[in-house]
Amino acid sequence: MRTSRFPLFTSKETPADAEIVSHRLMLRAGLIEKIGAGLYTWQPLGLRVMRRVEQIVREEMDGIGGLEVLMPAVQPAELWQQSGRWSLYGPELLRLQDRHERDFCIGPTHEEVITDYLRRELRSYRQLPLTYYQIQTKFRDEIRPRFGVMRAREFVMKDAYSFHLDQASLEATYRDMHGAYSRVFERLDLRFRSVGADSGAIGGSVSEEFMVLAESGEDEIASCNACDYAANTELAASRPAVPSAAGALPAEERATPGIHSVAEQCEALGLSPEQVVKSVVVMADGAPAVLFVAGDDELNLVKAAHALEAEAVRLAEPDEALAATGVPRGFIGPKGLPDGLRRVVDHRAAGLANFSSGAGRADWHWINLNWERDAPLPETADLRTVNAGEGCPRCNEGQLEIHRGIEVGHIFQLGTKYSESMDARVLDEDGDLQPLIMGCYGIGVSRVVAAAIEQNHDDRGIIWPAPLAPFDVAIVSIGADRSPAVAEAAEQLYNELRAAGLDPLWDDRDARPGVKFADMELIGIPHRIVVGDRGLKAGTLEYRARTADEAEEIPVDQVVSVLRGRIGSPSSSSAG
RNA sequence: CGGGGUGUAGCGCAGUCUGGUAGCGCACCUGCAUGGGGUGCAGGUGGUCGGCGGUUCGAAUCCGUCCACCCCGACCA
Repeated sequence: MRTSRFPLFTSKETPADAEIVSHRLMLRAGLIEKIGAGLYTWQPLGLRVMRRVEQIVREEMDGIGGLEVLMPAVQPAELWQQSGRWSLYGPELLRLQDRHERDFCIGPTHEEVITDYLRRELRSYRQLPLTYYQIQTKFRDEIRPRFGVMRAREFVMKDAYSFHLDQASLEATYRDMHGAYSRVFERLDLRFRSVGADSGAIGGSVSEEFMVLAESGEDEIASCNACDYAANTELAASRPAVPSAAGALPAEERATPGIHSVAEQCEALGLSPEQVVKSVVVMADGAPAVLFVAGDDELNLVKAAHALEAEAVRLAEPDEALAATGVPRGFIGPKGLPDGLRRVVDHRAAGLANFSSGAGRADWHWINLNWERDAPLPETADLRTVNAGEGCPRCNEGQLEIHRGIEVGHIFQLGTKYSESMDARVLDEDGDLQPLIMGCYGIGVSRVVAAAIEQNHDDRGIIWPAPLAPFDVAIVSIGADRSPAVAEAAEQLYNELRAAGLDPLWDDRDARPGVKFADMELIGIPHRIVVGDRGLKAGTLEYRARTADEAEEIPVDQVVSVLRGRIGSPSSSSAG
């Protein structure tokens, strides 16, 4: 391709509302163009990159026997009503009506459609197992789209679904899928980890996320520095703390007018936060519950949802908390709560002795409380978010490290959630009707492009890992309009590179050299050949890798073979 | 949804407080020079000042309303 026929639409200006580097660079390099909140046009340059991601994903899906399909973006409400998600899915689900006032949604995911497909078409258990996948545009009406295509409303996703007669078959495909995902991200040259994850709104039990490691990531992952334990901090556990062995002291009630926060409580009573049990009122599927965690711990709402066996848990509003407990916020504690109010205590908070907490009436706190002696110990559960440096829950040797990551893939063992609610069943070999056992597996294709930039850039722009690059090599001709020798040499190189099976971008614009260099670096082409009079006189062309500090002179007749070697070799493709 | 902020040329912004009919940089076009790291000089093109309504002799500016976009929202439990 020649830049004279492939406008780059790059920009020197840094867009005002782009907060993270991938967003800025995608706009500046002319990969995407915003047309509304969370809505982007993929320009030709950006689409080339996304297509390369898609191709690798497609090859790996095909490689484990996946069958590509394409399902409709617009889905009838009826299917979602059958699965129960029409009412469970919140405002993220974009709903609309057609001219007949029938309800539809724009698919944020396709479990319902694929399950409907299989229940219609599947004839016999002998056809199982089956895996289908598609690469398609999804829509989720995010509360706050941000970070460009990283959290867009409309985005491209590869979603796959597998169907099985038994759990063992599901687990085999799940392992295959884990392998395929690992190969995808390895081939993309990304640093990533797979981590244990919460299943969230999709449902099911076992799930793992694939996280591209990046400081700008919206997720936190905890991983062990000694073994291979890794999990999203939404559900990561740590080695239990040793319960306090301190002898019980006499409980005392202290006046604490106007004291609300743990910090204020500690200062007023001369305590440190780990001597405090804080009491959090939450609403679990609309029903109040009180949760107790140590003063220096953070309540983890995902864990709370598991402990309370609720679909959704949120913090109670002040009026809800007051209505549920009869106690003003800040003074709630294990004593003085209404009977029948659900309560759960975190393991660590349950192990505290002589702790302080709200007195259950305004302006008073207790100190030296002990479970059982002063208040019955509620059911215990893991409710806290782990911190860096805590012991690994698996190996008893390592310590947890906390990293940030960008979720680019998520695989789930769904089980029968959709097949049972949607009545997708098949006769087994004994003639018994069995619900299909399902798995589902997603890759955020458009997000991968942004994640790759987060990991591979410098102050000049993008540095594409070779497998993602929109072009393999940039040819920069200098002064071609004044030097027939340059024009001829550039044209010849361009043709030879194409004949060699490479995809070159020839910057044949009549522009200053600096402009061309800056653009080629901004858009991140991994290799660059400069064709100029200076080198031609010496019979050489200048070669420079995007990651290299220095250029090197290569004899004209060796350039093609040198490039073929470097573009093909792993060492030249691992950028940054 | 709550709080805050911003809408002025393709992009980034000033002008708004104190009303008088719109400006700067980049980009773009033309000419000349330059020609291996975003070049220089000169001359140009381009704006319903987010929409609607109001106040006023006069509104980008004041008032009302609507819209769009951006940022922040448990850890007072």
